[in-house]
Amino acid sequence: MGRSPCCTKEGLNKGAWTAQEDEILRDYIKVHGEGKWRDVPRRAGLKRCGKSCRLRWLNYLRPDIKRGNFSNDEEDLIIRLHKLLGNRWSLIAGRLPGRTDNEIKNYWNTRIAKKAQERQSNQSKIEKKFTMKPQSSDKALPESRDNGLGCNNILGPPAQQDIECSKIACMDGTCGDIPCSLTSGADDMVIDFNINMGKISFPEMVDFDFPMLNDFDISDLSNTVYCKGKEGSPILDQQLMLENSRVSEECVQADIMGSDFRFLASFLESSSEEWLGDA
DNA sequence: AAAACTGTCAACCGCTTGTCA
DNA sequence: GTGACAAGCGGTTGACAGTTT
Repeated sequence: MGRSPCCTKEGLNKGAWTAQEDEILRDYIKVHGEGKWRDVPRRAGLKRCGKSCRLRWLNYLRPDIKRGNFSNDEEDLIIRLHKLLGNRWSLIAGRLPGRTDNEIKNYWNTRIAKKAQERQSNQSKIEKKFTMKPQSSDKALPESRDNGLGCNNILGPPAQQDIECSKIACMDGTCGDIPCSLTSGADDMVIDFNINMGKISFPEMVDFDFPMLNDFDISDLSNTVYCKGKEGSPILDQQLMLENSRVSEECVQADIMGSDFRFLASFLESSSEEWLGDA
């Protein structure tokens, strides 16, 4: 026997809500509060499905809904959160006060996804231009660059001196290879890799297998990035990554560099045109 | 002026998850 | 442990407005 439908659809209104229906629902929730959505239509006298009432309230009638265009900051945040979380719109919406998951999803599908697609095709062109293998020290790499992602632009982790990987900080110019590993508690997998913070060769980074790293479900708190030689010392957990994932122009926070691979890949991608321009 | 096309967004649908008896 | 139910979620649809032909 299948599940009973959330409501009988016979005799119910569908489609756009009228101003009168909005008023009835708003008044009802003002008095009775949110919840028990199945009972709402009957008790409020609405010819709507409970599910529809819930959606109308959450996406449109709630008093704290922010209206109007997305600001550049909001768009930037959406892009970065989407890199981190994927299509988990409700999680993303939770980081944008006043915005609903539906609104963000629509905004992504109609605006940002297109931009991302354009950038993706640009990236393909760039990758064709370089054929270097990752982390091959004996090969003649195209000239490494020391700007952009280099020392002067990378900020160290603030007030995290107790974390071994604070050496990633290279404000003072003492940069070097940062050996790290990504472990997945769920799958018992380990991926080792190096990030050379001193001289980042763009072709090296382009060929680095970021998609492989991104196969990890980073929403799983058991996935953590560790520094080699310091077993059990996470650079950042997922929650901290979210809290610290910010970028200002060309300044990248070094603590992110060790953990947010999608962000890093994206940053490299966005810097690629500059690199090519100099070539 | 009208038809065709395109973009946007509210709403719907089906599935999953959480809770409780 | 199991089933029923409510709530939540993300993908998709369709109406409508604006633009192009």
